Amino acid sequence: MHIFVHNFNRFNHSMEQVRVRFAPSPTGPLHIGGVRTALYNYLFAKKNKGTFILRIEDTDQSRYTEGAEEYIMDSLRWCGIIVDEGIREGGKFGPYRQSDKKAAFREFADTLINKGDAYYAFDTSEQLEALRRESEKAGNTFIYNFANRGKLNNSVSLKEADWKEKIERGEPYVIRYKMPHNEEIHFNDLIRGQIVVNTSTLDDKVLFKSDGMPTYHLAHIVDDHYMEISHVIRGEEWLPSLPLHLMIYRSFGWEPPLYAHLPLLLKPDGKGKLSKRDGDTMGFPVFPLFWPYGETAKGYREEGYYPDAFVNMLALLGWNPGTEQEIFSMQELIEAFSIERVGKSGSKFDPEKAKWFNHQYLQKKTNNQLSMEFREILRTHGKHEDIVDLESLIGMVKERVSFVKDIWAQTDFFFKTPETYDQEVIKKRWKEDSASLLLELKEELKKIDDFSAGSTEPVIKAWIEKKGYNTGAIMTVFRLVIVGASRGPHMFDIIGWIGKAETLNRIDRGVSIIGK
RNA sequence: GGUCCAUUCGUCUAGUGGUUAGGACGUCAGGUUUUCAUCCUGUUAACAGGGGUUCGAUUCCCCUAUGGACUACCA
Repeated sequence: MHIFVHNFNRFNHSMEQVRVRFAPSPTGPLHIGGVRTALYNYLFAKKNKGTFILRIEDTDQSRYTEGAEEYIMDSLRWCGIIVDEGIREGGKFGPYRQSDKKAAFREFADTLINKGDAYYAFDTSEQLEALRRESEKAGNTFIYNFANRGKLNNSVSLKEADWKEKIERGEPYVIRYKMPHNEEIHFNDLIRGQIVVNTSTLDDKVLFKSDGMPTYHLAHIVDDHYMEISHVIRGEEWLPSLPLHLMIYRSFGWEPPLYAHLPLLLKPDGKGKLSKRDGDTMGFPVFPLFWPYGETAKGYREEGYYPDAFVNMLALLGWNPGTEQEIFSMQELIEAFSIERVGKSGSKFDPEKAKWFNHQYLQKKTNNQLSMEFREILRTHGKHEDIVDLESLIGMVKERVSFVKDIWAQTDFFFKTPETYDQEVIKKRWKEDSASLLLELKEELKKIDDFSAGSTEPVIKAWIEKKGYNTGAIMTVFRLVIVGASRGPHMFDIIGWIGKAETLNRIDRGVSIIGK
């Protein structure tokens, strides 16, 4: 048996320029697992003063989705992940879209054939499908490799004249990698360490499809090599095919990059990896941005998440700095990031914690910033307020909310006189003398011209004390007629904001409706 | 079925051959707020199981279990 030890400690790698790529396939919106992969690549690149490349892997024409490329680029931009080389940015290693150089890939497939490391195969998908089913029925696993290739319809089993004639006739074929028999491949993953696989368990993967396009396995290797990628950081779903990739590198005689396979993001119910199909079924978005095509899906941006909060949350999902710091700016993430501190096991994520992150970031915004954002929401309710007024309002409720859109639910009563009054509160707190007390309070308020809290509060408190009234009894019913319920910020702040006329009006209205 | 990977509180995780196994989110309780929310304080809860190795294993090794990925002319 041959033992192939992939030389994973290339001496000069640390000296080389770090170049990493995020290479999604434009089959739809990018889900948060993909965003996280992009983020880790970006953090790793910037930490090492390297280059972050965006490459579009669109070798499957049947799954190509209009708008997906734009969506991917827009998502990264929203997240603050800056692409150094890519379709929009250009670069010396283009084209950055694989379909733009499909002819070139064919030459590499031919190179492998000429070396004897690949061969033509004429079996149809249907034939192979049938063979697989048959084997399964017999309790075996059908593998297209050394065990079977001699019996199948390909340039290994056929006479040269025969398979050449097939090709000349124009019979469709694929090009398969000729996986050797019984070799141990030793390789290293930056996150998982040493792994050993025997080539006999691997199959002769298709490298080049009958439609003239390479498969992922061929295309990404050629591109990674010519783009001088130093580190491949990708999802764990690729780990099983890494031995194949290393074998292809060996066949070409190229030095492979270093690999790090990231643990997967799991569905919150613990059943399988998160997928694009999970769109709206999880109770939280799985996409960064709204996806407007076909089956639409909501995004974190539209849900009101701040990109830096979203990125912070995602960064900590599967990686940690080893300290107790949890809030990181992008710059801090870059400085703190290291591949070694990426975890090994998949993680489900907690929507509650995501909300908490946004809460933290929202608290750091100024009242002015929040006012501008909230003003947009107010417009949808037909309200047009002055920014200055909104700033003081925001100041009252800011720390109660995690999202700007939640501010309305906290402040609706500032903008409209209550139409209903909480029955529970009436039952519990509305006493025989409540109406008369409120009317008395109204008379006291009438005397005050400056309605700011600093002005009204001491006067009213003094009045309550002088009269010997119960503060709680008065303030609760006062709140009831002003707010309509038992909630909200300080009463004196509220009436200061809505003003004297509205305050007096609400007392009258409340007393007349609740009665007695 | 086969191959590979993984397994610390409900969740994200720290950590070590000898620790009261730490933090965060959540939960619950108390305090503050005369309300609600926030906030503060406290509480809760974990090394999957079984064998080794060892004076001693959560930590190292093996097995089992469980979970996951892959097993397409998709990436």
